[in-house]
Amino acid sequence: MDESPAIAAVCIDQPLPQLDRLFDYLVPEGMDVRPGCRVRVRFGRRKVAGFVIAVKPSTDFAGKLLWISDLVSPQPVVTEEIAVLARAVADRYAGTMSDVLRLAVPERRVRVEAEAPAEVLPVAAPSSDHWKRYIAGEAFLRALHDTKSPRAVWTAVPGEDWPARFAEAAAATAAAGRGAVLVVPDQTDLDRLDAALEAVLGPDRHVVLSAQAGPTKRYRAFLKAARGDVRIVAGTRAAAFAPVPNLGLVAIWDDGDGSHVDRHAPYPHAREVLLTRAGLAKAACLVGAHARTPQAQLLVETRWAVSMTAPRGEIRSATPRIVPVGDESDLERDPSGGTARLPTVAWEAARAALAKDRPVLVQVPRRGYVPAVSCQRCRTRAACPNCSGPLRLLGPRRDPVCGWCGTVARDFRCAECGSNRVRAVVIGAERTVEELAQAFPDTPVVESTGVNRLESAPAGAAVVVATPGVEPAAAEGYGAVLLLDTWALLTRAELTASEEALRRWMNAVALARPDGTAVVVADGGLAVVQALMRWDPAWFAARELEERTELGFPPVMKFAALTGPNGEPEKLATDLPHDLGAEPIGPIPVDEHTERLLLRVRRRDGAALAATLAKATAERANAKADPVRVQIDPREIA
DNA sequence: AGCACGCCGACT
DNA sequence: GTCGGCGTGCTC
Repeated sequence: MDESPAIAAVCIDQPLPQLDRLFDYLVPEGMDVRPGCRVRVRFGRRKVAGFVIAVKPSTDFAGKLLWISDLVSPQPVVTEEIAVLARAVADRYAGTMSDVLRLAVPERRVRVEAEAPAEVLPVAAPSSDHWKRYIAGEAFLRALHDTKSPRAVWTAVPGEDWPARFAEAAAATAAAGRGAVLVVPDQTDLDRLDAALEAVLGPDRHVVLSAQAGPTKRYRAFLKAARGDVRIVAGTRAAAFAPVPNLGLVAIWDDGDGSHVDRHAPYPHAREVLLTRAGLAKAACLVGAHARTPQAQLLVETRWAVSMTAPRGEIRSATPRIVPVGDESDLERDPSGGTARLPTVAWEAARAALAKDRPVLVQVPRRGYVPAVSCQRCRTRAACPNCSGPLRLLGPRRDPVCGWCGTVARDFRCAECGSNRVRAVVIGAERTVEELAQAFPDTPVVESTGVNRLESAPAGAAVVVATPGVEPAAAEGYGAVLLLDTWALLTRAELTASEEALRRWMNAVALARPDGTAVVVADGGLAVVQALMRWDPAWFAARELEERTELGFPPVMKFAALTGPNGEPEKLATDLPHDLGAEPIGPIPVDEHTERLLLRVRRRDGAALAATLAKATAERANAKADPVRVQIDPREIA
């Protein structure tokens, strides 16, 4: 009889790049160590936590193995699929597997593990009727049900009940015995998706995975997925790693939303995690949104996925009338149209909707009262006399207040011309509410911004002033949607300014009734406004992608940002192998001691760049060199 | 990260 | 003779 103990390959919970590999340990006789479970092991002098990634009969390690110190729990929490995924995501982002697993596996809650597993409930095949509006939509659902793995970039028409469509896709997948992972940007979208899943699947067929619910509920949902008690997981970005057995479908809604980027190292984007996962697990993939990102468009153009859109006629009948209005002189407009805040066309659209007892949505880019002011006379930005921060107004006839240090600038003097008067640069949601309340005295005017987000629009005639991303849905749709101060979105310096503007506008206009009106206060000659008017985000994304390709920007070119003490990022860059062809851009100073250098390579060299940077980082850490932080797909250029 | 090993200057 | 500087390398 063979008495030799089993060997466990353990991923140590340590973020150090030079320790980003598996370490073998002996499994003590009788210890119930399974792949994916949590253990504690001696590592160097200390005892550390780790995940057992594999259990095997032998080791390649020539030295003397230590025994696993403790089995934390026999409950497997890292499935083989997730282990492979975590490794792939770490490699893609030049990060460590343990960092990725920290995102993927929620904190343990002992009592939750003791709960009895539930019975897996069957899921009936859903109706695919609503998918018929889209070219190849029904075929997509049928393919899911036939356990094939179709991949689609889906452009939803305005008013589309996308949570229901996601639920149907998940149901078609689960009815065929496979699992689905659905990722949405935020809790509000998740609540909607949760309700749609409940309606389509029936109770207890899915779980919701988000940090919002708190660690106990989160771990319970996670374990239900890991144990196969449910086949369908819906959640926010970290749910992209949900351990669903026999994965058949991954789906992401509105992949352009910045919330999909994790804020912990190595900062993976949920879309990239899911695409990687779909590739590894040979699962189907659905990238859905009203708008379309250049990254999604690239999936279409490389034929990795098909473009799933509605026919023109279907789009026309679902889309409100969209009218552009040139933004001539926003703050000095003739107020005879009702309000200085609204151009006449916008005001009339609002009035017509209210007359029909329908709500009106007004999107403004900034919250607050007057979030930025400048000198009345010379228009120089008004800066805090104390810290040079931006001054803002918190209410009518109030002194300017600094947005950074809170200093009240009671005796404001322009640094350039000495004038003591200020004028608004941007008008915030709060002041917009104030002005519209005067313009529509018999109508409730409410605000939905940031933390004070409104769950749903009031029924009947009402004006809702909202900032992008927190527009409440209206039961029957808005009679009018007004997009104000669009210049504030369009003049941002970010590479993604137009794309982001279109995404925000489309998400707002999608809340309008098909017989309603949307007014965009912007130059109708701009491509981004044209894309909105024609409801053709694919056209705009293709254009955007082409432009970025010409300029050598992402996603066709791959970027990494190196941040570290002056000189070090450059040193690291020059030490890279020349055949990688990494082109340095910069460096630019971050502060007195720190600089940031961008590296650019061809897309197909992205993996090699990440691998090389990970190796270089590990070597530097070993040599105790000053740390240089590496970030793949940095936000400032993504 | 910690912590060992290791090879050269000034101290009990 | 030896205490200790921190360079180099390893951690199953």
